[in-house]
Amino acid sequence: MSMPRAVRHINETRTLEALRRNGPMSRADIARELGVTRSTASALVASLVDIGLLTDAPDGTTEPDTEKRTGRPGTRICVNAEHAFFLGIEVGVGRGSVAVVDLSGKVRATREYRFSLERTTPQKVAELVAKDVRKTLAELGTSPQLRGGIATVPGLVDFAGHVVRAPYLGWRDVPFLDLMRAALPEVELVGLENDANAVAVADMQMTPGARKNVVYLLLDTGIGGCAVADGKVLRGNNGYAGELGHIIIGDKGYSSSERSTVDGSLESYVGRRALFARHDHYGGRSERISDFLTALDAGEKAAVATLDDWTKQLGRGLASIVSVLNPEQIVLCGPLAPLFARGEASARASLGAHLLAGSHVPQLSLTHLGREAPAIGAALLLQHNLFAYDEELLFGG
Amino acid sequence: MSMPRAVRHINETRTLEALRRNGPMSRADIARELGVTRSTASALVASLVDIGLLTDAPDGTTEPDTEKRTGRPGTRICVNAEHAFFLGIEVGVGRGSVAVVDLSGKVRATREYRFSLERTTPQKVAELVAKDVRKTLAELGTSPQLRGGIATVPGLVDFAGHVVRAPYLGWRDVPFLDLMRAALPEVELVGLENDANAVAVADMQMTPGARKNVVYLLLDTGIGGCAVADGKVLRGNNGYAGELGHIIIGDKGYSSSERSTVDGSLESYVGRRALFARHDHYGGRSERISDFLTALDAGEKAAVATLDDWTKQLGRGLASIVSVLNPEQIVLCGPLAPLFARGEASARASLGAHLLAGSHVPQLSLTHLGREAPAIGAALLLQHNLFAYDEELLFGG
DNA sequence: TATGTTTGTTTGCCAAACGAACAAATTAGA
DNA sequence: TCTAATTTGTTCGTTTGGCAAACAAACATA
Repeated sequence: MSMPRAVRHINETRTLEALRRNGPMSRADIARELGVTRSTASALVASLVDIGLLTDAPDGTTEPDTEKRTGRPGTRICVNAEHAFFLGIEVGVGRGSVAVVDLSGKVRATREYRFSLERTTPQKVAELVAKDVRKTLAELGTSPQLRGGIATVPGLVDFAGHVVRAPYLGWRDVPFLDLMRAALPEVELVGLENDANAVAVADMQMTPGARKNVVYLLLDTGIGGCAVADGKVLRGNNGYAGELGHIIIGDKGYSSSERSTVDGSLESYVGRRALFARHDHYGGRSERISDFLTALDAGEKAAVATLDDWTKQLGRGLASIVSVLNPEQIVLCGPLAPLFARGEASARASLGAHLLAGSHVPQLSLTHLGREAPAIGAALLLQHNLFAYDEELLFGG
Repeated sequence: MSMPRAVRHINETRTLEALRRNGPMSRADIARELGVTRSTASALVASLVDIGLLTDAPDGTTEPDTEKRTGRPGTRICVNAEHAFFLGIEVGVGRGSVAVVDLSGKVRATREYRFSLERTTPQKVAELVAKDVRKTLAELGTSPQLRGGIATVPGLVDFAGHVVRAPYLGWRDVPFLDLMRAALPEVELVGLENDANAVAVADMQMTPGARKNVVYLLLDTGIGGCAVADGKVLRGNNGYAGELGHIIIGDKGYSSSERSTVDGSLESYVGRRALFARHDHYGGRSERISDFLTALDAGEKAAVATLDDWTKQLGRGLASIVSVLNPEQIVLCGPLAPLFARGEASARASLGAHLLAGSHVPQLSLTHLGREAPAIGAALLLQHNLFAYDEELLFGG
C-alpha cells in the first residue's frame, strides 16, 4: 500500500477502535482521542460513513450525561452495528456452541449443540455443526451481511487451519478448517483458533477496564490456557504457546497415565479426570462435576480432601505461570472453575507459598462468561482482525 | 508529535535499523529494503547525514562482492559509529563488567571488576563501579560522545530503577539507579535492567539470523531468564516476567531451603548451590564449577550421577517453558551452561519425555557470548532504544 | 564505440494532516 | 431578553512528505 494511503488506513482503524471502545462519540471527541485536529477527524468520519461502517447515533441513545456545561453539543456518531456480522463456532468435547456478533461487538445470537464423540468423525462433526449454523443464521435472517467465521477447537492449531492435536477430541492432524469449509460453503471461514485464546478475546472485549497482561486458564477435561502479554495473545513460534495445562509441576499426577496427558503436568493434577481419580483415591465417587460439587457441598470427607489437593496443586501451577509471565490478573474459566470458588483461600495460600516472599501476586478471578464464550470470542476475533493493523500508539497524544 | 513528522521519524528509524542490520548499503538498497522510492531514500539519508548519524562508507570497506554484473555502482553509506557511544554496566555476584558500544553496535571497550559482597553496601558498589567506568572511559578518551548508560543486576527491577529483589546480592528495595547516578554524575544513566534481559539483547544483536521467539536461561547461582516473544522482551505487568528459575517443577529441590529460593523451583534443582548440594549428596565435593567439571571429566561416579540428575531436572523445566512459550530456540548461558554440553543427550531426552508426543521441540544451544554479555547487552539496549519507535512493518512492501 | 543497466538526483504531483477562521448551537450571566 | 463565552463542525489555504517520471552519471558488455 502506498504510504499516504496507509496512514489514512491506520487512522480510520483507530477511529473505529475508539468508537467500539467508548460507544458513541462526537467528532471532537474522536479528534481528542486520536490526537488529530477536528478537521481531520471530520474527514475520517466522512470516509467511514461513506463506506457504511459508521452512522449518526440514534437520538435516543443514552447521552453520557457528563456535566458538560457550555458550548454547542456535538452530533454523536457510532459504529453501524448492522453493517457486518461475524460468526464464531466452538467445537468442544461432545458439545459446542455457535455465536454471531455484529460490527459493534454485540452478541446477536448464540446456540449450543451436542454430539457424541465416540460415534463420529471430524467430517461428521463439521456437517453437524454446519446444520446448527444454518439454523442460527436462519433465525437471524441476515446471511447477506455475514462477513465470515472462525472456528475453535480444544487443542493445538497451526496457521494453515489444521488441528495438530486435540487429545480429548481424539483428533490429530485433522484439516478441520477445510472440512468446515466443505460443509459450510456459504460462509467464508477464515481461520481456526484454540478455544482458550478465543475465551481470552471474549473476556477482554466484554470486561471493562482494559488489562494488558492477563492469563486465562480454561479448566475442563484438559487444561487450556492463553497468555495475553502487552495486549496481544502470545502465540510463540508455531502458534502453540499458552499450553498451560502441560507445565510440569510434579512427578506423576493423580490421573492414570494416558496418551493425552504428560505425567506430572498441571493437567494430570487438576484436570477433570485427575479430579475424579483423586476423589476415587479418597474413597469418594463422582462422574460429573456436579456430582463432585454436590458431595463437596454436603461436606463429604473424600470430596473435601480432594478439593484440598486440587487447590494446592493449582496453586503450584499458578506460581509457575506468575514467575514466567507476571500477569496483572489470572482468569479462571471452564466447568471446573467453581472448584476454585470453594477452595479459594487454600489455592491462594499455595500460590503464595510457591512464590518468593514479597512477589507480586496477580488478581485471581472467575470469569462471568457463559459456555458460549469460545464461540463469541472467535467471532470477536474476526471482528477485530477485519480492520486491525496491529495497533500501536504511533501518532497523536 | 505531529503526524507527518512522525512518519518521517519512523522512516528515519527504519533506515538506521536497516543499516545496523546489514552494514553499509547504497541508497538504492535502502529504498528496496524499506519499500520506498529511491528519491525518498535519498532524502532520508540526507537528513540523517545532516544530523551526523550516517556517513559515506570508507572506500576500503569490504564490498560484499555479490556478483552484481552491470550498472552504476552505488555509493555505500553506513552508520556513523563515532557519533554516539553507549555505556553498559553489569553488577553481578561479587563481580561485574563494564562495556562501551558505539552507534554501529560494535563493542569498543570492556572491563571486568570484582568486589566482595560481604563487606560492602550498594552505595559502595556503585562507587566502586563508577571508578571502573571512569577508567574505561579514560582509556577510550571519548566521554563527549557518550549518550548514556544502563546498569544490570541479577534480580527484579522495577520501572523506577529500584532493585526490588536481588537475592544473591542480598539486596531488597535498593534504589540502585539513584545510587549509581550519584556516584557517576557525568554519565546520564537512563535505566536499570535485569541481567538476563540484557544478555538476550546482546545475543539477538550479535547472532545473525533474527529469531522472533527465543528463551534465554542464565544458569548461575540463581537461574535467570528472559523470554523474547515476537521479537520483544516479555516484561509482564510489573516488569517481573521471565523469572524462569522460579517455576515449580517438584517438591523440594536439592539445595537446602533458603530464603533466596522457593522449594521445588527449577533453581532449587539446577542452580549452583543445588548442584554442589547434590554432588555432596552422592559423596562428591566441589566448591566451584571448575571443581565439578574436573571431577566429571575424570569420570567420578558422584559427579556423573549429579550431572544425570541435573540434566533430568533441567529437561523438566525446559518442558514447562516450551509449553508456555513455544520458542523457536532456547539459549543457555552462564557459568553452568557447560554442564549442558556434557549431558546434552540426557537433557534432551528428559525434555522430550515431559512433552506430549509430537510436540515441537525448540532448538537448544549454548551461547557463544563471554562474561561481559550483560554489560554489552545493556549498552546495546540503550543504543536500540534511543532511536526506536516500537518497530512494526507498517509501510512499504 | 555503442548499448544496456543500475544509481542518484531533480522536478512536479498528490494525499493527508495541520492551522486558522467562521458560522452554528448551546449555556451563563447581566 | 440580550449578550458573552464556549464548544462544535466545516471550509480553505498551507505544509509535510512520499511518489513518479525523467535524466545524467558510472559501470559492464559486445
